[in-house]
Amino acid sequence: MKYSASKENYLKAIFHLQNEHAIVTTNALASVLQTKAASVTDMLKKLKAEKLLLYERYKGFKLNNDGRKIAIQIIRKHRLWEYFLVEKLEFGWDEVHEMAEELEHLSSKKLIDRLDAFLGNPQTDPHGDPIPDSNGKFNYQKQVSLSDLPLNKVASVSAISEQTTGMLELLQHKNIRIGTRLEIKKKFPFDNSLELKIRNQPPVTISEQVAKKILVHDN
Amino acid sequence: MKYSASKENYLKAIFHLQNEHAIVTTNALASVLQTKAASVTDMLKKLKAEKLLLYERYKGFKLNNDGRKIAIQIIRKHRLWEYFLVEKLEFGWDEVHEMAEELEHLSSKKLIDRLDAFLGNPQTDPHGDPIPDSNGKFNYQKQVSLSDLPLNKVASVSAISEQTTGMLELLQHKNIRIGTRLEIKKKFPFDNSLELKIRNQPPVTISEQVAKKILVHDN
DNA sequence: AATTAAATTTAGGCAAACCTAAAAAGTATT
DNA sequence: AATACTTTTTAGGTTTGCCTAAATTTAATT
Repeated sequence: MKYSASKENYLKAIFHLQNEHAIVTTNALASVLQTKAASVTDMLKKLKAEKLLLYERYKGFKLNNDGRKIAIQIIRKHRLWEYFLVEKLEFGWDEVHEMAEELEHLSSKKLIDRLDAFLGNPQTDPHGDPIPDSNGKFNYQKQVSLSDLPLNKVASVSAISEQTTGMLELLQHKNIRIGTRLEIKKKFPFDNSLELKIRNQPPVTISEQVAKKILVHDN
Repeated sequence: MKYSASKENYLKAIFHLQNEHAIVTTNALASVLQTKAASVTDMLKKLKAEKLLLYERYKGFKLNNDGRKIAIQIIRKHRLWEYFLVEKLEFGWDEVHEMAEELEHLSSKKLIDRLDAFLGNPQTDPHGDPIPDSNGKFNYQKQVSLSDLPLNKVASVSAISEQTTGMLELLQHKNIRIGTRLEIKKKFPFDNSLELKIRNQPPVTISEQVAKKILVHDN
């Protein structure tokens, strides 16, 4: 029940690719893992032998149930540690990824469950991505772009889909972050800019470009 | 400046052995690392090549300054993570070692310094062992066995040198743990048992065997 | 001092995870 | 359908860290 960091990285990468593209190719996987196609083929054979994925040479591959389960646990670890780094150790959300890449390979399940409890069972990581629970269930709340939110409907910021420094700076200045509850008070059709109301704060205006990159969910 | 987990384990093990025994042997090292003497010889050559220790075949070996520095940083990480696991995640001090063995190999220095601050710069880990600071300085308080403490002198428990389940249970029952302030009220020469006074508690008696395993320091 | 015993090192191998270069299979193009 | 191009796989190597078995060096004993 213990896999090498390398295998875990393969499983995680395949999982993510599968969820974004219908077909996952050897080259695509090599590219995200910063390795060579030949190395990927090697590993695919090993993962197949360990019954973590379905694979036929030249015909593609995909995770089976066991592989998916493991991938999800790694993602859980990654996101919980990111949350810890940001909320407890006061790192910026843009500097935690690398550290979480190491932390996600720690083997103790008990440790991660205790960490989860210590953090208060957070639902999303600092980037707004959902954190699966101990059983691997994602608590998906469907996200809408802020630019599609109806007028006067309260919603919470759940993710920022473009995480550049410029975007971050802008949001910080306007006091918008993951979890911020807000509602749209006015839409200006001229440039599609929005006037927002955030609790206990004066109204702020944001441009269409920014609104499109902010994802929100009900409640 | 980045070493494999395996190399780090060698450095750490050599460091500990050096501090306890004047000479460190290949076999002793193999034994604590649960590996074979031949493997140790292999690694000694590599560590010598990387200028982390002095080594001449058949003539013994010891860490040089660079090797010692790295070993101390690993020990720092190990002990800070142990502290975190016990104080924040509420593990027992007897169950954290294995987890800390993994955590100590995380590479980010910034992470460990932030953790240190988050924990309030603790001076000792849950077993009472000193935690070196960011520069590798140990804040040693000289320890004395409780059996050597003079009568009526207040001291704090700083470490337990034998951490068996039986010992733990006994100490827990008598309300003695790391940090407990106590003084010896009476020594019985017949069996060298001691009567202790702990603040706000009725006196307790402990045997010579137990007293020898409890280390204390001034203040 | 010679022999025996113990500790250490060398020699030769193995598995994991990577690599390059070449071959094979699949896909496109004319 | 034949040729060309792209993708994937195989073949054969490398490094790290481990192993066993045999050789060498040092230490102990007679």
